Amino acid sequence: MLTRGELAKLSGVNRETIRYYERNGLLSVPARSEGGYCLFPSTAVKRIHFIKRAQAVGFSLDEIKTMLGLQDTDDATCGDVRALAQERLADIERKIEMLTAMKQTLLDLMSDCPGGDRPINECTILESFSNHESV
Amino acid sequence: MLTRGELAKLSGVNRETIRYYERNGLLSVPARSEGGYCLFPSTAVKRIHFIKRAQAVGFSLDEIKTMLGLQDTDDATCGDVRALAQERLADIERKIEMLTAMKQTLLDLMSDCPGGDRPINECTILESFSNHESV
DNA sequence: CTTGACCTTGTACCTGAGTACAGGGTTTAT
DNA sequence: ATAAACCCTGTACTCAGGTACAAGGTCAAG
Repeated sequence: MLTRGELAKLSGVNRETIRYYERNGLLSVPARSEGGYCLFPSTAVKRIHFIKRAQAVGFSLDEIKTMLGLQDTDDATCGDVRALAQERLADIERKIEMLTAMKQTLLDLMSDCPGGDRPINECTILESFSNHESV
Repeated sequence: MLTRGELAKLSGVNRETIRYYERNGLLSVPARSEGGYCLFPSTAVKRIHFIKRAQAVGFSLDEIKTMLGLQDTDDATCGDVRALAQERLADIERKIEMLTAMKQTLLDLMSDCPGGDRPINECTILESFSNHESV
């Protein structure tokens, strides 16, 4: 069994982050020692690593909580998990599309403006934002 | 000239959002009517649209402020604008790369797991969140 | 000249994902 | 037996990007 500080050290997150995860139901309520210290099972380290890896591919803590819940649900299926992943994927693809469009816009703007020491009022990039509010 | 409410309506954002943009230097300090009402130039609508478009692809308000701020800099040259655009372009490309990596990770996970009605304890997606050492 | 719709300012609140203390209790080492 | 090092709870704060009032001022219509 691990204290909160030990768990924090072993899992590589802040002690307060662990409290935060507890508050938000991502870690189950820990056992207590005589003196009132939290005692986490050593498997909690794995659980936190799970959380961190899922975050790294774009899942929110809420979604991660759902996935952790699925793990404890006997009638949950791979399809349920797959559906969550599919949503994340669609989200990521949408973002990539938007960024690609913005990139093209910037490239177009840049190819129109030769740059160099031309004064700013001749800049075709700023012209395209064409906005003459002062100061 | 537009009041704050008119600007809000025309640009499709909340009146309070306009105040927020003002406070944070994304809109220049508005003129005032006799009675103390803000008077925005009608070009402010365009400016807000630009802010919203840039936000939509992941630019922060700080980044947007820098972009918009160029036009208020008297000694700036086209080269300066171009350099900034180049930075934003690099930013966008980095973001696209990160998202593409996330996407690939998700695709890999999903192709390993057939989904369907397989029980959750056989799910290779969850397994992979639980088992890898890094990320 | 009053009503209602609009405007002003300041301040407080919201989400997400944490982080930072304060003020107190416990455990361990010397 | 006492100090250091840890732990507890509760609350408040961070950042971004807003949103929501309240208390009061202004403007136009009837």
